[in-house]
Amino acid sequence: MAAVRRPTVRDIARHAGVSVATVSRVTSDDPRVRAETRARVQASIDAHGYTPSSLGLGLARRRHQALGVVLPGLGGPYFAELLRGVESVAAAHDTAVTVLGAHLRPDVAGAVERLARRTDALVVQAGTVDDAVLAAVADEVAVVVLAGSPQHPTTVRTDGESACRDVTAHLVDVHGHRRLRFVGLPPGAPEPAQRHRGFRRALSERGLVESGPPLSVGLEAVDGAAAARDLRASGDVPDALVCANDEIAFGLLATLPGLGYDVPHDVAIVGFDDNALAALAAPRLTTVHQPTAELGATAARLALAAASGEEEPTTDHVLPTRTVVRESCGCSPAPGARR
Amino acid sequence: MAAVRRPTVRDIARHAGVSVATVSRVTSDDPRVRAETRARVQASIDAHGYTPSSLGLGLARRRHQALGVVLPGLGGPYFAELLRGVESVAAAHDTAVTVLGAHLRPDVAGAVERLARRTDALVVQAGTVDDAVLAAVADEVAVVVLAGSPQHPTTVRTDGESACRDVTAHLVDVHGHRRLRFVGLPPGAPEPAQRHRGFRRALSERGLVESGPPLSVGLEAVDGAAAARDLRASGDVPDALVCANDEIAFGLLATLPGLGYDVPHDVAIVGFDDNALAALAAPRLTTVHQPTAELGATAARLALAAASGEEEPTTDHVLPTRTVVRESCGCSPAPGARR
DNA sequence: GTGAAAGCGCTAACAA
DNA sequence: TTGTTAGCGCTTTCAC
Repeated sequence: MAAVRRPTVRDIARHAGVSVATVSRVTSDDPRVRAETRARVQASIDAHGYTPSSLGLGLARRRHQALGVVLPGLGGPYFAELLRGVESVAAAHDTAVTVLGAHLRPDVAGAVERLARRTDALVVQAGTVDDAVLAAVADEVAVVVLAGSPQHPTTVRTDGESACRDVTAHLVDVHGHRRLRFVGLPPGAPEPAQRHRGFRRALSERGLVESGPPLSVGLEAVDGAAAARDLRASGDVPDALVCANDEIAFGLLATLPGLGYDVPHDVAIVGFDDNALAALAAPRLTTVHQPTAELGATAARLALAAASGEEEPTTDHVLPTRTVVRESCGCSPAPGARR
Repeated sequence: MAAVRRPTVRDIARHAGVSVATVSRVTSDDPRVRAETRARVQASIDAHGYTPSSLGLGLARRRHQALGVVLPGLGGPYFAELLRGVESVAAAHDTAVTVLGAHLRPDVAGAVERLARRTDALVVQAGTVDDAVLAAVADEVAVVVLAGSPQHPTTVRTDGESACRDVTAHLVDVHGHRRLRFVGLPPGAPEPAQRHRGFRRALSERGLVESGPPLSVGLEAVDGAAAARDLRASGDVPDALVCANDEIAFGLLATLPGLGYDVPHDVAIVGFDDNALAALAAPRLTTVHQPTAELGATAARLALAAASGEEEPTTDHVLPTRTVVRESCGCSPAPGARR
């Protein structure tokens, strides 16, 4: 802990025999300083190990040099990957990343408001915070909503509905499944809802309806495992299960065989996200690839741009997805696929 | 983005007909304000939607109200869980959490130094930052090292060596395995190294040696998958594999069957961490349970305490672990274990 | 090219 | 109980 007081501009100024203004010019790379003076100042800076206080600097410049990220939880491969994307662009902008796990907080609204007050921009996962709070906060900081809907000003997302429509279509058209169910639909989360819509659209386009309500409300592997048990208990296992994300699919994949159901023979399974484990599962998971880190990076980029006044018009950025066919849907291993 | 200037103490003071000091007293819950005055000030505060600037406040109080967390990457269940622990404590202290993914950064040392300058305390995963940097930074902020070794002042960890010694012993003593290998030993990471030591200790105590060098250097599921392929290629699959963490074990679990090796019949596998998927894998993973969130929470608690001057003596906090026997080691399902 | 001085928004002695 | 007044550490006009 700090025993010695950190040197300030004034210390350096005195030591170098210049004014604080000059020191400030040196630390902020202002060109109008004579090379000789600059060298002398720099020497003092080095000698004292001086670095500007972020608080003083922030106050004077009215800038926090920080980006806030609000996610439901901090767990799971999806959000980790998202955060990675955010971090990479933040690092490039010399900006700190401050995180907030919304689902861990008793008072999300308050926490977000406080976060807004110590950052220049916010990247918020849709469904974690009331839109009213978001709106209130939006005139203090730039806000970019991940997976947001049209009512949000700036959004970054993928088209989960079409993507999920496509994998579902694969299940019906290629494998001839007729009895399909959706797994994972937590209330208030827009992305699973979107995917569920795509699922139903694919079915109705083919004259089918979902053969039962969505199973399970969570988005984690344990929820998939629970869904598997419920299914067995109900005695009614459908032809195929379309999951809101890969983790749920892993839970199913890990549990169904022990319950006596072979995947994909007895029941086909598809996921969503294409996380690192998808290609490792047994059978390998057919899923929708999302550019997860890209989503985070794009959001961060937009947020930071908006924060530095590049007041761009309201925009909706849709990143591309792609169906990745492996074996959990019933397809045979592609020739050359490593196992 | 901010169109209107945010109100300041002075605005509120003027509007409420009091001095800035009184406003400050109200916002910081100072008791020496008459109830009546307080009410009037509070009314102005509410009317203007005033909230103290964190920058001004921080500068005056010389406190950031922020905690920095340095982890290798932000990915994976382990670090997510750790972060969850940190967040919960930080939230209780009304403190923001600023994260840094060390392995994503080209200039870790610089990044950590900058982070130190905008936080009151740092929780650092051992092996992510040079000890020299840590030492340099330690007289600016409180530093707590996760999984650190004795040369660090304050550390929070589990006894990975003993824990790994114990699971390894189980494999040898209960299942009679003699040819065992360790998987996952990235250079510079102290925890896997510790576990590897425990592994070797268990063996040597029983007159055995590891039947080959540690496999794979990564700590992720893909690394386990790669290790499985290497093993097959070498044609020499041992009796049992002891993994540095659960993720590696999942990679093995997912890949070995496809290669023609049954787990645990042909090869036993044990992991480390006991993450959420461990009880879901097929077969369920025998592993060492770590109180991961607790580790983060404890570290955060210590860091914050140190930051608020409770200059406690150098301490080494060791949290308990426990071997969780499931079926991947070859044991039969415990009666009553849900599958 | 350099310096003096006025803030940025807040807290904390000290006085009253 | 309340107000006055220095700062906290930095940037940034505006003179020189």
